[in-house]
Amino acid sequence: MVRQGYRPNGADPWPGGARPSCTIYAVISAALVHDWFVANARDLPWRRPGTTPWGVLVSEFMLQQTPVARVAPVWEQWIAEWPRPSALAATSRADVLRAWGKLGYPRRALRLHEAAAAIATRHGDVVPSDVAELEALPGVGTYTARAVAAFAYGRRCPVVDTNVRRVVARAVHGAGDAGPARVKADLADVDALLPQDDATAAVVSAGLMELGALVCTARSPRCGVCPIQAECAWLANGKPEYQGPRRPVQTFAGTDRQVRGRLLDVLRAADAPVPREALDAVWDDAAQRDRCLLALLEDGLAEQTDDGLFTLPA
DNA sequence: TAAGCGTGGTG
DNA sequence: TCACCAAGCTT
Repeated sequence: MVRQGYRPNGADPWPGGARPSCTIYAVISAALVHDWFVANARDLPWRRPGTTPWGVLVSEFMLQQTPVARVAPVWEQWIAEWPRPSALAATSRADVLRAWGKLGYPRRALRLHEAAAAIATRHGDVVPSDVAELEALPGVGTYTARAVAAFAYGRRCPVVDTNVRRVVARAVHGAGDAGPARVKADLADVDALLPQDDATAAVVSAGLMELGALVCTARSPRCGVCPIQAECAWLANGKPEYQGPRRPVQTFAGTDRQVRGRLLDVLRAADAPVPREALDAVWDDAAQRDRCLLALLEDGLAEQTDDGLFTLPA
């Protein structure tokens, strides 16, 4: 049941004249998403019964821009070794960075380490359930705070990640994909979809993400198996292609990110501080290499010993 | 607000 | 093959 001309919240989803030609908007049924999720949810480690809020928080940190398949084994190790925030907080940054391994964006590991310390000292070793308190933790932003409130504590709150933005852009707004993030409007869009009951709303939040991850995917959506295909405004509009601005794809080869990754790889693998020559070997451009090493030191991802060797931070 | 931050799988 | 993509956050 697709309604023409309906706009949730009265908000213009395409500010700045990027409006596509479609005119159909839709209301989608939370109950369909809920039931689909109950029947089709993946059996992910952090969804198992007995997972603590700390386990959920750790999973959310690791999942920030890193695929599920690479996170799963590392998450298992972390939870076995550090079952509480205080346990992680008592660990050296070097060990934390080694355990993070090659998940990428290692600054996340340092922020999780800092967040663990804050939870241990300021929250009695219990992950907060309040969104504002969660957002006050290092490395916890709009998405992660709400994900923890919903998935760890069963709260009714909108959880908006890249999957949900895509699902809403298509099913509700009839567009091919989501434009640039509009945090408040995105949260309001999803809030309008959620049922009132906390526990049910939390399942719907998980369901919207799962739908985006498994069915309403970026490249080739599987509309034929979608539980809300009959309500989808994008389908009703004839699946128009996305018209708005694309975020440019991040290059990697030759960038500082690649150099930092190589330098850090050396430090992670070494069981003792290494001389500068060991780092020089991984990149030819000396100026870029030095700039990146300095940046790693400033970011707290590396340290220099008194005798001039380099190592992961204590 | 836009750019920077790792890594590896894939269509 | 190689762009594109993957449960974002910070400055």
